[in-house]
Amino acid sequence: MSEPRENAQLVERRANLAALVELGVPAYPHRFDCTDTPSAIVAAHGDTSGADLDTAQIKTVTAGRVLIVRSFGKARFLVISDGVSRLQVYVRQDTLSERDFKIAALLDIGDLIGVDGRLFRTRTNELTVWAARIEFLAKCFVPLPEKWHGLRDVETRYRRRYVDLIVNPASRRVFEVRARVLISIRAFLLDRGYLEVETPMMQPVAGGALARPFVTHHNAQDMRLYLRVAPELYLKRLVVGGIERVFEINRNFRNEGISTQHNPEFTMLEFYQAYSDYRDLMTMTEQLLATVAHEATGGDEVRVGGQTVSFRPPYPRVSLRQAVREAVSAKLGVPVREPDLRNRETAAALAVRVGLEPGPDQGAGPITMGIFEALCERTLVQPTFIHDFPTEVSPLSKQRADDPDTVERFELFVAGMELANAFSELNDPVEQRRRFEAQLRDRQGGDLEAHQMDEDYIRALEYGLPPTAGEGLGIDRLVMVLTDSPSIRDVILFPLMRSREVSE
RNA sequence: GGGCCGCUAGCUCAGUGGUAGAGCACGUGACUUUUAAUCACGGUGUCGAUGGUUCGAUCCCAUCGCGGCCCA
Repeated sequence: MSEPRENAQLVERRANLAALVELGVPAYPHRFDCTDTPSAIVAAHGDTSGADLDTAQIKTVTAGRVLIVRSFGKARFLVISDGVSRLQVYVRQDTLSERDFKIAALLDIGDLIGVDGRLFRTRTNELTVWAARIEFLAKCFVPLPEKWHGLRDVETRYRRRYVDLIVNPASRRVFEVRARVLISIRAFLLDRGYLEVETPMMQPVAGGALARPFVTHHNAQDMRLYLRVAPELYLKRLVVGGIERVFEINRNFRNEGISTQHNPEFTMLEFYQAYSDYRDLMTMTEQLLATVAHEATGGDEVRVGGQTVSFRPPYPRVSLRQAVREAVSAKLGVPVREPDLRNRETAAALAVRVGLEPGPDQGAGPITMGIFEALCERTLVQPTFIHDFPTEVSPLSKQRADDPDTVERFELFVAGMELANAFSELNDPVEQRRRFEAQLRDRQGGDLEAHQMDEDYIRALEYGLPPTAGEGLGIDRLVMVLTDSPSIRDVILFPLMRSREVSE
């Protein structure tokens, strides 16, 4: 036990357990045979009338955590929960053994109990188990948060998620939606002939995304390893290997700042489809999100931050430079031409005019991206595809046949957040080497997020990668949208928190 | 990294330069169909930490810690 701070309630609860042991009740019994969970009982008999219950004489053996006690001296009502549903238990001195009534009298809120009894409805029509037997199952020594306000303090909710889950049903629901999202995505992809795989989380070269990696070390091999920032390069190796539809749902790690949209470890879906391009993936993404939203929440629309977001296809498709031109024009009141965004000097001048400070080494592509992030992102509430990105910021994407400065890439924005990133994969090993070398120059210039050289990946491309489209979709952010959660920490069970000294 | 805000009882929160309050929870008593049960009585605390100012600091100041929001 973690030595909770001494207080009157802790002392009281210890004494209550001691009193149970005094009665011969095991403090930590090993098992309890249930016939039904509270959820199953509520699901089966939530609508059964009291008269029908009395006629049927339904017996049940169930268990759960005591959340509420209302005592009347010689009788008491307990509310127990299995984490999902709450069920009332009625305890009467004259219908219980002396031992069991004493157990009931010694219970504290938070204790775990087993109940054997029959179902009935009280005068106030509450579905209730009339207890014929009570078993003590485990002690809760720490007082639970208030029954009315619950646990509000976000820090405690994240640090002690178990308490959050006990007292805040809304928190449980978020993680149920999250689980349904994953089930739905898997079903969607499996139905389309995809194979689910797992690729290395520890990589000698951290590639597949422009991001700073965590560094670790393998002792026996005396080898520097990185926690992956993306599975991308491994998944494309698998497409080379003939797995023409492949996906992975797993964690990525990025050694960057924490915010309401960023946790150092986060869950991504990545999928690759041979013989397809990024336009195919836009259509597929629309279908995927409409399906997932429906299966996870029951509808096509969700409320997010007071606004309604509709996942019904089709979603608008706007080119990146078009979006930036419109935003800059609107802000400055002057027309902006596409060539202005392709030229480093004119792009930098526009960036300065909208209040940004482009770095001396930044090219037109990164500057355009900077303007997009500053002016456009948060305005994209309804699902919107932003497509055709500058080649400079997309080292793994295939150029447009008619425009080598632009790659076939899109990002999907919903509720002001980037939810997905996809492109036609660059499969020319000579061009890929050139892109990596350009990234290396950025790296030498101090850009710690620039891509590293990956010789084996280039070799894989030399064996021949079919024309392929690939996409990454942020699961945490999708769940944020579907559950109207303002912070990524609300949808991650145990988000990263700074460690805290000693007891709290 | 910068700005602003928060940290007071187990929980949710008030509050004051003179060692602290409410509701819930908890304790004692009453109560055999209540449901934020009710009624009576009781008041639990390193006021995030450390320094400083002061006769006196939970309050004012500084530094630190943890968290939140916004910005980069």
